[in-house]
Amino acid sequence: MSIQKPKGTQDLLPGEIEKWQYIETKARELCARFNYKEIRTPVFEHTELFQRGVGETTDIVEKEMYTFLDKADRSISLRPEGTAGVVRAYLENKLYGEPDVNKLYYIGPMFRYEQPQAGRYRQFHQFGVEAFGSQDPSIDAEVIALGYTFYKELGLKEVTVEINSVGNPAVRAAYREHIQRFFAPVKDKLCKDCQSRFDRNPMRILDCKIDQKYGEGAPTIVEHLDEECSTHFQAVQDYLTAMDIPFRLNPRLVRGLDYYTHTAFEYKAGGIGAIDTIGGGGRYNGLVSQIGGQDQPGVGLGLGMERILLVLQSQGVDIPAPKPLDVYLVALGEAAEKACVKLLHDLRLAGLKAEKDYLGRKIKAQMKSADRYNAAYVAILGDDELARSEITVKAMATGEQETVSLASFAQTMQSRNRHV
RNA sequence: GCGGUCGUGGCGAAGUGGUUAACGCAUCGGUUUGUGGAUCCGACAUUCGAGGGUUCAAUUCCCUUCGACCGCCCCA
Repeated sequence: MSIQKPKGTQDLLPGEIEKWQYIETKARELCARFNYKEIRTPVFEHTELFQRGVGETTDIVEKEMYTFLDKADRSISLRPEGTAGVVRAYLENKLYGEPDVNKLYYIGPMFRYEQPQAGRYRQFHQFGVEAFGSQDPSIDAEVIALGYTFYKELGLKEVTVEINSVGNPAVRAAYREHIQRFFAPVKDKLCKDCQSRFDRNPMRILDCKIDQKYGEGAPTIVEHLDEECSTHFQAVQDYLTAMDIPFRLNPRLVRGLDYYTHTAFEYKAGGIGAIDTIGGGGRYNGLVSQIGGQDQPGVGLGLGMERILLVLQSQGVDIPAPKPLDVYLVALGEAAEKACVKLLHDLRLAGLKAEKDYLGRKIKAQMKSADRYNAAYVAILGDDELARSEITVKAMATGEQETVSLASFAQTMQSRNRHV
């Protein structure tokens, strides 16, 4: 094998792709009920969009982006997440001019240059939603509820929702100082990453697994929320409680993207090796203006499709199997083979899932093939039948056979399969 | 970016410095001139991820490289 797929990418083959289609269909149905509309944006954007949208100090922008120059020397990046592009499209197409809150969803591939491991790929897929134009905490709660409902309806067990408030810019600036004051005495003992986080993004020290011991007793941001922030946060919790969405407060929850304000949340589940986060999101009131538009509040989430599949598999959740064949046509001899082309087409026009042999194989091999396809019926056409303008129909489950006239073949098969 | 394990036919998997690379599953053909899911018989890797080196000889030893899996950082 000379050419292989790029590292960290996957070919989704028949047998596996049905699961994807099932999940995607579920997502679309769910969004329809919650009244979110689909948006499709480019998989690549100007690099600057992500620098401004996702944040210069994030790992994503610092080291995980697929960035290249195009033929006109423009810096282009494959999208590492979904929100920035949707915000850009929202602004560029002036969707803020619409009278109602804009509720959008997307499903598609994202790209990050990382070392692959269980549940992590360089090309992966997210289902995400974004709601623009309202500060109301009921939308934060709705978005959290949407994700939770999605997991539940797919059959995931034991999904944990963790939420936190990361405040507004003023609160964060003040909190940042508290954190730095707290960690200053032990700064030299922190790990290398955290020492650089100390200046750039000290909140994330709390999230560090290595330095947990130094983080004990650290001030939490929740303690430092102002009136507006804590009212909002409390309202989100009240709404979740009212909707019976179980959640856990996690004061250390800090998302990897810089744009969040107020609500931040993650969904967690076991079964993917060392990784437990299967989705996350939050509110981003400053993001839209940061990307260059008029200020509009927003809230959204992103769920990892691969991770859903992995958790479903580890929890042994069944995904409905695709429909088997209705009819397999067996042809014996040249004349019959030719006649079968038309018969097969008629079956398909009649709405049936039908197949035949294309390899000129013997009857036994054709029967085996029909069995592999799990066909409900096999229709056998040989010289005898052809001469009489008839065809032999065999029900595979019972082995019973009957003779049907060619003229009414498609119709008969249609009614047979309707009764199954 | 760093660390660990690994890379043999469509799939799973044994193997050894040396004239023919086990076995199982799947597939194809036959046993049954026109009938599947059973049995039995037969066929199926000039080749052991790729490139280079050591050697009389390498799939087996060494180096490089690519990839997979797992972990760290971080996330979906």
